[in-house]
Amino acid sequence: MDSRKEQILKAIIKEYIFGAEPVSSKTILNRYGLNVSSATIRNEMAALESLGYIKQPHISSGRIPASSGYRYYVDFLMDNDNIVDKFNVLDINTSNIKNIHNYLKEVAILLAGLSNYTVIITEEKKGEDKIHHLKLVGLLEDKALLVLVLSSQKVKDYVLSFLEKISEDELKKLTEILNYYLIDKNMDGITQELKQEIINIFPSNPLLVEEIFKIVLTALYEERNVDIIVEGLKNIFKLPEFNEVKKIENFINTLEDQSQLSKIFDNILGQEKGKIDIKIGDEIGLEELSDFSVIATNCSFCDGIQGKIGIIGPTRMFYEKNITLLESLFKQKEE
Amino acid sequence: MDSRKEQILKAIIKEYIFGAEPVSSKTILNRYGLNVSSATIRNEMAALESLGYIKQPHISSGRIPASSGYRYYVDFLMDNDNIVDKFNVLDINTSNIKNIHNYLKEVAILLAGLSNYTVIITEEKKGEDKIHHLKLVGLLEDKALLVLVLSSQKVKDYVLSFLEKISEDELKKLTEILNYYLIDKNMDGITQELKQEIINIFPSNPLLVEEIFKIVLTALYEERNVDIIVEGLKNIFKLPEFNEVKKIENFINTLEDQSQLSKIFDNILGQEKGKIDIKIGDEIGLEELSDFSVIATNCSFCDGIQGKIGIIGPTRMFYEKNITLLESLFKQKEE
DNA sequence: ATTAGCACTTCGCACCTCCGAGTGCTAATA
DNA sequence: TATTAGCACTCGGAGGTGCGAAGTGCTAAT
Repeated sequence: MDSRKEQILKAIIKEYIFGAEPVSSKTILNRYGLNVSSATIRNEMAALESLGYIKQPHISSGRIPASSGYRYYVDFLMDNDNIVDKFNVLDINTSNIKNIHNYLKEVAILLAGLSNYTVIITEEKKGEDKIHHLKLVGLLEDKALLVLVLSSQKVKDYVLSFLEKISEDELKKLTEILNYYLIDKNMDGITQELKQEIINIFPSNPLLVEEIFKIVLTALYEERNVDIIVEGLKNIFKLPEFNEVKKIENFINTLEDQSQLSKIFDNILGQEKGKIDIKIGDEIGLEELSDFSVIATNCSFCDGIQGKIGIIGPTRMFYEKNITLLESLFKQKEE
Repeated sequence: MDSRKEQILKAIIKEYIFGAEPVSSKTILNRYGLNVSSATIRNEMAALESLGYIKQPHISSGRIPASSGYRYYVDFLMDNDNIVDKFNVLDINTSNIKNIHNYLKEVAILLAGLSNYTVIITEEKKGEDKIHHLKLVGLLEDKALLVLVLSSQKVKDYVLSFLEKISEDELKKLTEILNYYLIDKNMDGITQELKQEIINIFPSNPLLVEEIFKIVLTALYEERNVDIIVEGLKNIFKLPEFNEVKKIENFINTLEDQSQLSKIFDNILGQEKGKIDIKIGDEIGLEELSDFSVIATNCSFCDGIQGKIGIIGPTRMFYEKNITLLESLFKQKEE
């Protein structure tokens, strides 16, 4: 990727984000001052296509960005221009705020209005559940069952697969270690430090410990008292590329399905607050949302209520603007 | 409306509810055993059209029901067949019920699934606001200002118009009476009986008292802590007549606008619980929803939480089934 | 390495035609 | 007088055609 290719890729993405139409070599020539001819740009575009960054909807049409093109853009090319009007918590309509739920709804409505995309906020009241105890049971030589008993008497089990074989003895030892450290821990207690400590004590299979921690965290997470707020569904109708009922249906279906929705936030589960996560297209992990991108972050509200805020828009979303939006929201909350 | 016209109207509505396509004279002839020819049916259809019960999308097409046709059907022709699987509260997925809000969400999801339409539930926590005092101020000879001060220090004012003139003295007298009876009353205190009592004491203008009561009730109502749950948006995509993005957009836009939504329940505000209200097309009072009907009822949940449940579907909705659905929900709640 | 020029491809719009479905009307019938 | 058979008429929608605009890839020249 020489500088000229990057310039052209950036031009294509900016144009496409703005106009939602395939970008031609001529457009780039006219609007971006590269001192080369359209034929040269075409050659570079062919190169960018074979690199996988852009694609053609059909032969003899202009180019549109591919997912990896957006990823390259977000990682390397994006300007951090702060043109965006700073998000202002004061703009919230305070007249119907009577509790945290109402407040979050107003935040969602405001963010949806500012971003022009759809906003998802999860409201998570601290779950009371803790690990009561857990057990690892060997199944086959490369599989084991993780049985998890929670304080609420719920029992959950998960099948673990190992890359390498593990002996019964080792499983027993790991069970003991895990119980020693995890019993009576709630979600807040399952920290990265704790994980590291256990890996130090049980160094023979760090990947397995990683996996178990992820499962335990998810299990406790599921027992939290979660409400999901979705606002700005209507904004999808402003996007010219979603001009077919089928596409809208797909979007609404997915956003009405709570179990699917929470997957959007998989990446940031347990991550530090204020860190912005960007998932592009397939990175979301939901086939139905492969035309969308998500910008999300963890957030803590008052009274021990935590949550996640996500902005979901088309892959050709205004990344800079919406990252800035979420960042400035976070900064104001911290103050 | 002789019996044969009613039979034909009923046939047209049943067919259209089922198939969403204009109904022809031949269809009626084939599927409903009227011992007349299609020509006769056509004559009757022309008559029904001039009565306003049905209409033609275009000349030389079959007939579709008009709003007043549905109204006639609901009022006079509908079979109260209880084919519907009885609504069963036990079908609710209890695993994520941790509070009343979650419970209502599950009820909404279940109802949306059973009805195949969109379900709206309002969750109204008792507002603490009471009438602090009120005042009537004469403006012009047929207008006055009603100033309402609530315990929360909120001040609201409304312009009243009278059919007949009212003197300053009478306004003063009414203000005194209203203050005597309404001060320190919360929403529950504003009863029909109280209204009747005041009308008895101040018999010169019952309509005015009615209007003031409505305003007072609405004012306190607005101060309640309301949350609105909407589930089953996706069901709109199952309706063949909503096959255009514009129509879907219109629907979603309206249902995402909380201030519009509450109008759906205007009719049943303060009505007895369990009574089913049916609004067809324009009767909803929202231009955007003129292609929809609403079946709604008041409901009380636990802990003094009240609410309203509404099923919103196309005007060609399965009225019988959904009325039964709501009724059986109510019966089970009462038990 | 770059570029001018050109042949080629595809999309999408506008237009046309044709067929099926359904009506309203007229004249005949019970 | 109420009903009906028959027929001309209308409309929507599916399917086919033609054409221009937009844009590319390739070749040959610089």
